[in-house]
Order: sequence, then C-alpha cells, then structure tokens
Amino acid sequence: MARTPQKPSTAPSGNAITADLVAVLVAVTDGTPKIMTIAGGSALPSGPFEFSHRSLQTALRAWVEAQTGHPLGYVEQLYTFADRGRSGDARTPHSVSISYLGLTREDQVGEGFEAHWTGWYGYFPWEDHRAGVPPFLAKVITPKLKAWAKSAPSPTLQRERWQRCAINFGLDDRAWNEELVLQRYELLYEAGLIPEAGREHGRDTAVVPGKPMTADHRRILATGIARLRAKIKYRPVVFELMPAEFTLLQLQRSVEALAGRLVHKQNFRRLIEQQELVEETGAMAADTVGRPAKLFRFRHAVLAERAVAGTKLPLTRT
Amino acid sequence: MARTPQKPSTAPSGNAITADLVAVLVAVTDGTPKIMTIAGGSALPSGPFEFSHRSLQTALRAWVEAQTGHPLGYVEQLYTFADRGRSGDARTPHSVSISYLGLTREDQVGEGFEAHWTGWYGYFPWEDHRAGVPPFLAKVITPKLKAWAKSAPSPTLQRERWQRCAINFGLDDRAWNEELVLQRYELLYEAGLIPEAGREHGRDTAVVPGKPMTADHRRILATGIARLRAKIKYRPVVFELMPAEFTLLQLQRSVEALAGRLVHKQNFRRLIEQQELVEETGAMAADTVGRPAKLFRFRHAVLAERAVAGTKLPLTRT
DNA sequence: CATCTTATGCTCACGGAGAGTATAAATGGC
DNA sequence: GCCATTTATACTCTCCGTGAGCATAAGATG
Repeated sequence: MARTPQKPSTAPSGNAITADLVAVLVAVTDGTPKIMTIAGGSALPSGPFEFSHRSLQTALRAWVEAQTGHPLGYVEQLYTFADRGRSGDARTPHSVSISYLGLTREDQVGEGFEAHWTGWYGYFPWEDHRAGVPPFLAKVITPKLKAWAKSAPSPTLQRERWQRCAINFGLDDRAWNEELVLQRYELLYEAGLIPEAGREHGRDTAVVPGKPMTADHRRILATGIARLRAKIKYRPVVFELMPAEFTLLQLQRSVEALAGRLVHKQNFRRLIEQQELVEETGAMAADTVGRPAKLFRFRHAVLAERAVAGTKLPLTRT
Repeated sequence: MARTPQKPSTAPSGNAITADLVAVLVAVTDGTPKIMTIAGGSALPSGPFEFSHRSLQTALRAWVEAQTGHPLGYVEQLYTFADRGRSGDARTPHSVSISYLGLTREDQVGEGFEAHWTGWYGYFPWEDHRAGVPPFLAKVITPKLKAWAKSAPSPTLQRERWQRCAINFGLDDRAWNEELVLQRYELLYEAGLIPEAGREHGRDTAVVPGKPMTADHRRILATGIARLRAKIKYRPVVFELMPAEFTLLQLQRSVEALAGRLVHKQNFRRLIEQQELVEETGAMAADTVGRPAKLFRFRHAVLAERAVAGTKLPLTRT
C-alpha cells in the first residue's frame, strides 16, 4: 500500500489481479454435517468471480443455485486472503480468494454435476466429540503436540506453546471449546502435523488423521465450521439445514452434529420452545422407534419479530 | 462464476481487477471514539494492495505503522465487497475493496500526514445514546421512517417495513440494540434519508443529521463500529485503545464511548476485576476531582491464559 | 466545615442454565 | 399379552450471573 493515505479511486491503482470465490456449502443429513467438494473430495468448489453480477453475494448465490437447483438459504462471507505466501512463486498472477459459507440441504442438489457431499469430520476427525473425546486425540495428537512444545528454543516459549495447545485442545483439565476449530487447525499446521504444512516445509507430517485438501481449502473449511458453530448459538440458522418438518430430536441431532458435542435433551427442548422458534404441524413422525414425536416447523415469523432472534442453545459450557 | 465447479487454479482465470484496502482505524480519546480520516473527513484511508507483502494483514499493518509510527494493536478483517453496484459505470476497471478494523491510540500518530482523527458520532449522531435517546431521533428520524414505511405498496409490506424500523431503532417500546449500527445505516439508506443514497437515486436526502462520506465508506465505518461494539463484549480489545495505565472509570468511559450507552458503574468494576483483566500499578491517578482512583494496567497474561478470554461487560440488555 | 465528586464495598432479588427425576407412549421379541 | 427398550415430554431444584440499589470512604473546593 502507499505510504501516504490516498483518496479512494476507481481508476486502476495497483497491479492487476484476479478474484476467486471459494464456497463452504454445508448440509446436514442423518446427523452428519457434510460439505460440497470437488476433485474427489480434495477441494472446495471455487471459481473466478464474474463482474457481471451486482455483488459478490449475488454471484455466489447464482453459482450455487446453478449447482444445486434451488435457492441457497443462508450465505455469509467468511474471509478474504491473498494467495501469495502459501503458493510460493512470486511470478504467478496474484489472486484474491473470497470465501463464503452457505447453508443448504443435500437432497436438493441437482443431477449431473461433479460435486459431492462429503462428511466434514473426515477432514477434522478431532473435532467430533459426540461420542466422547476421540481416542487418537490423547494417543496421537497430544504426544505430538507435547513434543512440538518441547522443541521450542527457550523454556518460556516451551511453556507458551504448551499453554496454547492445552487451551485449544482442552488438555490439562481444561474444557473443550468447540469453536476453536481454526485455531486448532493452525496449531497443528504450525506444529507440522498435517500434510498441507509438510508440502511447504518438506517434513513428514502424515501423522494426524484427517484428509488433506488442495491449497488453503482445509483452512477455509475450518473457518467455515468455526463460524457456523459460533453462529448457531445466537442465530436460528440451523433451520436452514433442516427439512420443512422435523422432530425436536432431529433438530437436536443436527445441532449436535454441527457442534460436535452432545446437549442436554430436556434443556434443549425448553430453550427451543420458550423462544417460540418452532410450531407444531399437528402431524406426528412416522417410522420411528419409541414414542412417536410431534413434527414441528420453523416459525419464519421470528426472523421479522426479533432483531437478534437469539437462538440460545445449551452449548455454552459444561 | 462458472456454472460447473472447477479445480482451483493459480492461472489467471477471470478478468483482471485491482484490490484496495480500506481501513477503519479507531482510537478513543477523552471518551470520544475517533476514526482516522482523510480528505477533510470525507473518506477513510485507503490504497491499493501491494502484493509485495506476505498477506493482507501484513500489508495493512505495514501501511498503518508507516502512518502512525507505532505498531497497530489489533487488526481484524471486516468485509470484502466488489465495487460495481454502487459505483455504477460498468466500464471502469473493477476493483475489490477489502476493509479492515484496526485499534490504536491517537497520541501515537506521527507528524506530517494528511490524516486526521475525527469523532465517529459525527457520521452517526443517532448512535450516541450516552446522554439518553438523541432528541432528533424521535423528532426527525422516526417520522421520516414512518412515512417511508407508509409509502410501501401493500399493507403487509408497510407493516414489515415498520417492524424493521421499530426493531432496529428501538421504537414501539423495544429496547435499543447498540450493535445494529449497520442495519440502521442500511435502513436509512434504503429509506433514502441519507445523502449517499441520494446520489444514486437523485432524491433529496439531507434530512437526517450526520456527515456523509465518499463512496461506501460510511457503510464500511458502520460495519466497523458494529463489529467493535460486538467484540468488546467478549474479547478484551478495549485495552488496545487505552493508555498503559488507566483508572477503572476511564476504562468504563471508553467502553461507554464505543457502545454509545452508559453502564452500571459498580457492576462494571465487579466484572472487570473478577475476570482478572487488570492489575493495580500501585500508583494513584493525579489531577482528579473527587476521591483519587487507583491506576490499573491490563494483564496481558490473560490473553495466554484463556482461550476466549471473555470480557463480559454489563452491556447485555436493559 | 459543608458540599461536591468520585471510588469502593456490600447486599438483595430475579431469572437463566445445568442437571436430575418421573412419567407417557410407542415398538419388537418372547 | 408381557416385558424390555426407546423416545417423548413434564417438572423440579439448585446455583450463579447480573441488574440494581444502598452505604461509606476519600479526596477537592469554597
């Protein structure tokens, strides 16, 4: 950037670059959070931004709708980054990647596309704590992190490194914080424990389970998951991922799938109902084990009624 | 964007564009939140992004540090938008604007620059509720909004419009929500009540107080203020705006300045102290009226100790 | 000394959230 | 038909965070 402030100009003021959109499209099916992937699951869908659209958001919607054949429920910009530090070669044309989070439903994807829905925990197995803390977290990841912390040059740095690890991974009797998805990924990256980092540093890094992705895509996915996990706590966005009618347990399972942790059933229901987020359809769920559950639908009116439309979920802390 | 997903490529894949950085630099002096402006206060500092930097964040830091002569405490990306819908002319080279929020202190700005610190409430006078609800809100803005709502084509739309107004501006006995800065600005924009909208629609719009800005800059500023107002509630970022040593009242005044509303003094102190965010320096404030206050400093250690480092502030609701 | 201003300590009541108990309503196996 | 199993749903209880107010201390000013 210039050293002195300048008036903003519409004239070309710097080197020409290209802009790409990268999408984290999320759906939840049968308690599994999935993302749309291409190239055999090794990349997120992306493409050049065409300025024929009025805005970035419009461009993304148009593109996704062409993909899935139905309107995208919720779209949110994630982050923009410049593609240089990671790609290496300074002579390649620079590009800016603008990433988005979008929420859909799997069943509405059109035919004849190369895209696939892939469970997101395949990329971040350590993020799924629904069945308790994953065993390999203590067996594989923790020792490796400990070793990495020990390898710091000074005792102070060693302690700082370990503190970061403990905070982010809920070690040393700390609570697991499901929102720190990106921080955990970056920590593992920094510790050289994932393939993407290995590409850069030339180290052997295939030690931690989890499928890698092209370029920065796994980092973008981590950003998206983190954003979504934070968002469901105070905005009623889960409903974008639900079918038109659902039981409260299905809703709860979706929330748990996204958060990667279980919630207290009775409290969950109390919160959902007291906030008047849903209304009974009158019908009951068919094909179920156990006592049949009432079917509910989302009350779209709440979006208009409330500003923040708080979706307090029992995910604060345990 | 392409209609089918593509592998991400580093090769030039679209039309060439330029990338600009726009900065919302905030400082708080004597209970007044200020932003760095150029061009007589009509624009935010901005400039082309130079790819010589490793990342966008690095570029922004370097540039700001050249401006102010001291390291930027806290930097956060705000939003990226494409400059087309607003600028109009389809033939001008397209550009992408990437906006950032940065926190500093006014006293550390270097000499010899065209930049100035300007109080942000000059641009958003309706956002300052520290002395109660601004009178012109009820006298000027509310009637205009009511008229705008009434002008909707159908009764349903009229009701919806008014509901939006009421929610965002705390009308009809609703509570004021200080975080809805952007929504309020967009509502006023949509209602054609501010000059920036007038430029586009050719309407007479200088009815609501508040200085306009170039292009989208006031919108970007609104985004920054909203983000900051939300952030101070759960991250200890206020301290980036404070001098090294401060009294609890000074800290409270800064928070109030940012939030645009007053907080309960005793509860504020209780929260700050119980979270161990500060420690006494041992010294007392000089040059004061009333009983002298202890001086405190921020405990930087908390940043390492806690993951989320919650700064619960008594700003939830009233 | 009276008054003003700010600092600081303490209490109280309400409501939200976590957690547990109890009961109802279905299915499938024997 | 009875029992085990599974899920739905209704209550209750306790703890704590938070909003709000009262009371007192410690300085300056006239």
